[in-house]
Amino acid sequence: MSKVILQIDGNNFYASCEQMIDPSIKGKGVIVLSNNDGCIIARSSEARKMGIPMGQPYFKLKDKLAQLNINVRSSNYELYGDISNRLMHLLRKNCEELEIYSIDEAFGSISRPPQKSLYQWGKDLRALVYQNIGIPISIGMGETKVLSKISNHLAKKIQKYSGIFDIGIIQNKDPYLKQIHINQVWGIGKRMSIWLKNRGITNALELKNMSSNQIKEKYGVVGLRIQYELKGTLCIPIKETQLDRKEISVSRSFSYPIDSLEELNKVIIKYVLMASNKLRKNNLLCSSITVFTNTNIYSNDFFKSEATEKINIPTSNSKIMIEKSLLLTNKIFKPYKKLIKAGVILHNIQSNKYIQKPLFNGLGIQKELHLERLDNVIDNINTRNGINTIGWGSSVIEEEWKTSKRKLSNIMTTNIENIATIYAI
DNA sequence: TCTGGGGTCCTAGGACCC
DNA sequence: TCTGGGGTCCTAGGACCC
Repeated sequence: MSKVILQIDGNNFYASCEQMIDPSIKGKGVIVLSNNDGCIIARSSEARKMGIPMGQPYFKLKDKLAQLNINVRSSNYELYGDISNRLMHLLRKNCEELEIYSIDEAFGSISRPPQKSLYQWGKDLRALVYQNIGIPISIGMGETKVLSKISNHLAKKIQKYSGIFDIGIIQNKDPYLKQIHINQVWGIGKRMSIWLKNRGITNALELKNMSSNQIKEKYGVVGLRIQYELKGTLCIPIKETQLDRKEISVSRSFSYPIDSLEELNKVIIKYVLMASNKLRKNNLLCSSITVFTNTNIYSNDFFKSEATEKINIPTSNSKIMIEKSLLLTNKIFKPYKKLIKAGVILHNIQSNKYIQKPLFNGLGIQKELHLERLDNVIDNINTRNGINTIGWGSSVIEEEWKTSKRKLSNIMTTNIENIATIYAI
């Protein structure tokens, strides 16, 4: 028995979720937009076949989409998150190991009986998921994560494999590796693929066979690991237990540019509240906070700025974090810059369970308890009545500020208000 | 007019120490 | 022309991922 690495993902996940809850768009062109309805982040296979590209700004394709009768949806992360949980739960029951890698993707492992293909096993799993969750998945299998990714790619690309491919059972993998373009290899991004192409490396096979020294010199262990994995040596293990999160961030693009410190402060307070709420929900504390902002990245005078402040006593308290973040906005703000995005990142995350409280933190125990209770009260009210019911000072955001989501679908799986009504006649 | 958001890992270089 | 050699820890920034 040998261990096979699995790579499983939901096909066109966001678009499939939308089709699943709305049968009227099944088998039709569907695209999903990023926050702010900015650009296209998912397409149904029908939309792809009609030539709709990924990652393109929505405004450029609006007319074409209408012409082709393609259904447009704003991203509905609450829905996708819920479907994802159900999917992962089912996968976990059917694999020996499982690592949840992203909202729509997991790595897993399973033992292979000598010389035996796992095609039928994959086929059964695929059917089970479709029956229970209503989402089509693809399954790639191989000796390593990089190879299983390639398998998954082939499973999608070549019709006759019908969503399942196992490169691990194939002795001479070279003809398959040759089909994989260099920037389709997992771990090879924009920069590395340019560097490789300049050296005549254009596909996975050529990368596998190139000089290891050359890779190591330029990209160190990171590059070397990818090459070893292509050769079939496992270097990137399955991580079953979710390691503790290292950072939490909240950032958004605005629906129109801002250029005053006052406005920047407003949004930052808003984002700090969202981030500190995430901390409290997960019983976490942070001890360092970064605030950043930038102008339009596509403009000629692109400007970005960021600053970080330490927090001496690890905290999840809104008031303390807001005070720190306002020091930071003062540092990063520059007049006459048309800012279109800002965000906060919390670092040095730790659990609040084993926190050693210093004897003298300058607050006093009564004051500290008071702040904690205040956060609890605000969290409770907002959970019950919607995220923006109560906020801090100037954090209440005017309507036109909000990122726009004009084409949002219902959340019938998590929100009772959205459950479909069935009338008996 | 309008181009996402949230993460991880690695490394180079500075600060500090003996 | 010369300026010690190493080790550790921290941080900013780059590159990548979905």
